[in-house]
Amino acid sequence: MSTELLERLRTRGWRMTPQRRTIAEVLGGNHVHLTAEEILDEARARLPEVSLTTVYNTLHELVAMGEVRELVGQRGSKRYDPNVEAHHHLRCVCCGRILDVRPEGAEHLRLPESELHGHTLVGVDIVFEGRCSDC
Amino acid sequence: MSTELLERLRTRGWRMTPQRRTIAEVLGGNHVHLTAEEILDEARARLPEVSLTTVYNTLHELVAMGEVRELVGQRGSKRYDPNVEAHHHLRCVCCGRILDVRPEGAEHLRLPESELHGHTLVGVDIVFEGRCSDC
DNA sequence: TTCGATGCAAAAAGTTTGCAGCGAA
DNA sequence: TTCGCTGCAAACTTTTTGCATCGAA
Repeated sequence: MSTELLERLRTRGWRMTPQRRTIAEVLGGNHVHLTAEEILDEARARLPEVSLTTVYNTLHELVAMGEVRELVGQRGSKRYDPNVEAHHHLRCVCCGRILDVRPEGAEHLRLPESELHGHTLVGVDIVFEGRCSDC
Repeated sequence: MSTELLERLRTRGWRMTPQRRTIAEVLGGNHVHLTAEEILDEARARLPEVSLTTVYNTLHELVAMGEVRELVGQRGSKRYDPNVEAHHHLRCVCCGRILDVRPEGAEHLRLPESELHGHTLVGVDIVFEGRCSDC
């Protein structure tokens, strides 16, 4: 089991406010893929004085820190996934629904130095594309 | 080299119109990740009577057919990538820019039957997450 | 001839921005 | 005390929808 999101953020010296803590708690306690709007709802249930702006600000920071993944959701909206380690995704090319999956052979995957183009690697997300039984 | 996009579409019995053919040609002739707007521009340069609506309609169909990949772009916009030969992506978690990369070990990757959840596999997109030198 | 594709205009959805005030460190 | 976080409202970008018409098969 990985360390709690909130704990990792404290360790990193991330500036803490009631809003940011609440948002991190919502993310950390959820293994589903939430939209910004859903995160706002959840967060407000615990702390009414949270705004959508702050949710977006916070998400952008967490994504840039590599603590949260940004996924293409069903429609235009993005979904956010805190469970960064050891799981990947299966997405229906038709309806866009996303499931978590655990592929085999992922440990052999690597990106050669020559393919890095000056980037610092933060993680990997393997996205299987399929068609669900409803589509 | 894989078969041309347009050719594959004909084989599949995809209904052909001047607009759809042009859009497919733009996609097929481009190994970059285009936004809907960019596709519209390119298509209009060849055939003025193409609308954004048709670009979206067509893209949605091609994605649902598994012929084109849908990627999260820099901002809210999505980018479209003709599903050519095995290549994958490296995305900056900070600015969202996407590069094509060729990872090693991808051939060992598989999704066990038990993880399919009734889906029919269409493809895989391996998305490496990193931070580019500008960020 | 028929049913699906097309384009327009309008609306919706989702995200970003500017700015003044507030509060964590 | 300071610098960064916050929230509101407005702007903006991107995508979707309704509907009448058109044309590929």
